[in-house]
Amino acid sequence: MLTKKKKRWDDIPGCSLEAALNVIGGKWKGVFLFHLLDGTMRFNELSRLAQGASPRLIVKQLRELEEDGLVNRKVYAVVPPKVEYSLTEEGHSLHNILHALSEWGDLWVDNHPVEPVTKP
Amino acid sequence: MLTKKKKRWDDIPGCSLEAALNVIGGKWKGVFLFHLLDGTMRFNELSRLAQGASPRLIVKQLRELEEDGLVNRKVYAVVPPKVEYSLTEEGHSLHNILHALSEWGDLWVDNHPVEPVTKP
DNA sequence: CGGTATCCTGGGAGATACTG
DNA sequence: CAGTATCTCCCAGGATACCG
Repeated sequence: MLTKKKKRWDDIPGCSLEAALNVIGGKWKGVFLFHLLDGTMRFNELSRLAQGASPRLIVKQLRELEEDGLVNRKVYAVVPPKVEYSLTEEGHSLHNILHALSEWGDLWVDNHPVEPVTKP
Repeated sequence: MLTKKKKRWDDIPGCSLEAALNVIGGKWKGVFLFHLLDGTMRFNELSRLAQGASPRLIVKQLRELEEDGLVNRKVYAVVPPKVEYSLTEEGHSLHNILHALSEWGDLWVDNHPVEPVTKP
């Protein structure tokens, strides 16, 4: 039997905001969740969203989202293999937050242009 | 003269959501921002929020928030020293998001009780 | 009081190769 | 197609000590 790993936010007792950020704050989790709002996606589609990320990381992020109850993983017993990812109801409950974050980030990026690295 | 560091989200072009998460996603940033919504706080007060964190980290998080335009740092030329942190307007624009995250996290934590580590 | 200055470590993430 | 399996590197974050 499996020995359950401690949750990643165990050491932040009582802080629900930190818990939320830990759940959605992984490198690509926000992106995945956001795009999954529009419907199910396959592994390769998600990979394309995470340009340059190795499969290892993509799998890890998806597995954590699954463990945390935000994402469903449905495996079809066909060949070639087919796996579909979709949001659980809990995942969909992030809809407003994800859109708010996206809009806020949009404004923020506009107001904070990336300055070209100044020559010494 | 200073050579500007590349922004931490330089390698995630076009993704405003990731930008947002990078800005508010530091270890204690969410907590600091959330509590600063209620008014200015001094360094020591913020330290107390981040139980167990070393000053080095607290300073770093605050400096990054400052750099990112979310937090003001006001130094009073008195003795003993007094420094007050407060939110900029941009920081306050996170009000709804921070509260939404906090509430969502609250629910999530309720639905995902930390299971005691199962004995092998 | 509000920080610096050092030193150090864990694990998050990258790169590459292989497989059912 | 949808992943494992290794190996490695880097740096966010921790620990401790000291300072104006």
